Amino acid sequence: MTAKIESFVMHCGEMGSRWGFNRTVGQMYGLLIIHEQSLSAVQISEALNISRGNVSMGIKELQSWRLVQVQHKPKDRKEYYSPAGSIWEMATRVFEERRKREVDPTLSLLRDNLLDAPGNEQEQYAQDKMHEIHDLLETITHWAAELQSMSPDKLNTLMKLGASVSKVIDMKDKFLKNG
Amino acid sequence: MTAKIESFVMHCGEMGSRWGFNRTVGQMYGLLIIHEQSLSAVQISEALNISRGNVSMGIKELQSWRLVQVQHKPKDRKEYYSPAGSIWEMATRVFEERRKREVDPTLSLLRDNLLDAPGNEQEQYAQDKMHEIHDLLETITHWAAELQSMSPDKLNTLMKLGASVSKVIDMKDKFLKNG
DNA sequence: TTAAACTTTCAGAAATTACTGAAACTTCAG
DNA sequence: CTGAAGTTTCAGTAATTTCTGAAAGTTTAA
Repeated sequence: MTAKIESFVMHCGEMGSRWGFNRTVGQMYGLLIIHEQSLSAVQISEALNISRGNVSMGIKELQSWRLVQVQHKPKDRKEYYSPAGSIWEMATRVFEERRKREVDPTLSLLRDNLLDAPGNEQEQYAQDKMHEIHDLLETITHWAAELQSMSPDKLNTLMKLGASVSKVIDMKDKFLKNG
Repeated sequence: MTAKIESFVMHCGEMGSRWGFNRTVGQMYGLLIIHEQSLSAVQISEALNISRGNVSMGIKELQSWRLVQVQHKPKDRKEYYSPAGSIWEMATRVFEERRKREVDPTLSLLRDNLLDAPGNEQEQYAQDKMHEIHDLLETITHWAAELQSMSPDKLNTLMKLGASVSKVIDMKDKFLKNG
């Protein structure tokens, strides 16, 4: 590993826990991304100086995020790993998985709590707040899904046109009035 | 604390680490959000059964996220805490702080690495990937900023009109052609 | 000044999370 | 079958993170 590549891989490790996994899982994913060829478990464990067992667990974790692919080479019984999908797909998958882990459980709890009537004033206030949070999370979730369904090209084009979302919406208003 | 309120507070605790802080900080914030009156440090420590010192550290953490406010009551030397801003502001602050912690350091590392020329083919491939990631993160960052600058009302109205982002963009195209 | 009422800090303990390495398991060619 | 070449599991250990509580620090009223 050259210094530049190593700095990237190590950075992925440090950021790992902030992105939702742990250090070695972050390193593993970083390594798979910047390495052109797919890698075997032993190669990964040697490159990162971690145990074979840890690699196995890490791969499992990355698979649960739908971020790695397994490949087989002819005449070779080993499994080779590479990132699943494009960079854009990787981003949408991380988003989606994080939504599942960070938002969905909360939405479900809020829905449950909103079902039965508040018992007193304190609970009324609490429910009002929960309602606000619930509605906001739903809105954000929907918007995220919309953006994810667009190609990065479309997003980029739009950005480069200098069209902020607000401007587009204003245009829409204009269009609806004029047309 | 009624059962309903407690379930919310405990949930915030469980989710805390997924949202970027730890259990007690999550509980503290949950408590402040659903509690109408602002609370003193001692009240928080009693409500959550945690030490006074831990409350102090937790408040500091929440302040670093710009999520709590300090108040003073007349004839009372204690500090009283309450959530800073509306639910929408709370969401944008969490987003923004997470961006600072989760994305900005990576963007900066990528920029640094992209400055000098690749030394060999392997590094060329790595740099191409880094470039892709860099551009994507920038696009996402910009979009997030755009959405954050909108009021939740505006977002909601748009959602309820059934206008998906794609549709809006199509409208924009139409508008540009027709008008 | 003083001291009461409060807040912050931080060393060490407790709790949690991650990692290792050896054993168990799986697969497949011969 | 057998055993070689691989993968997975998991108990125990290591590392990290969080929490406590006592001591130090701050503020203010008198």
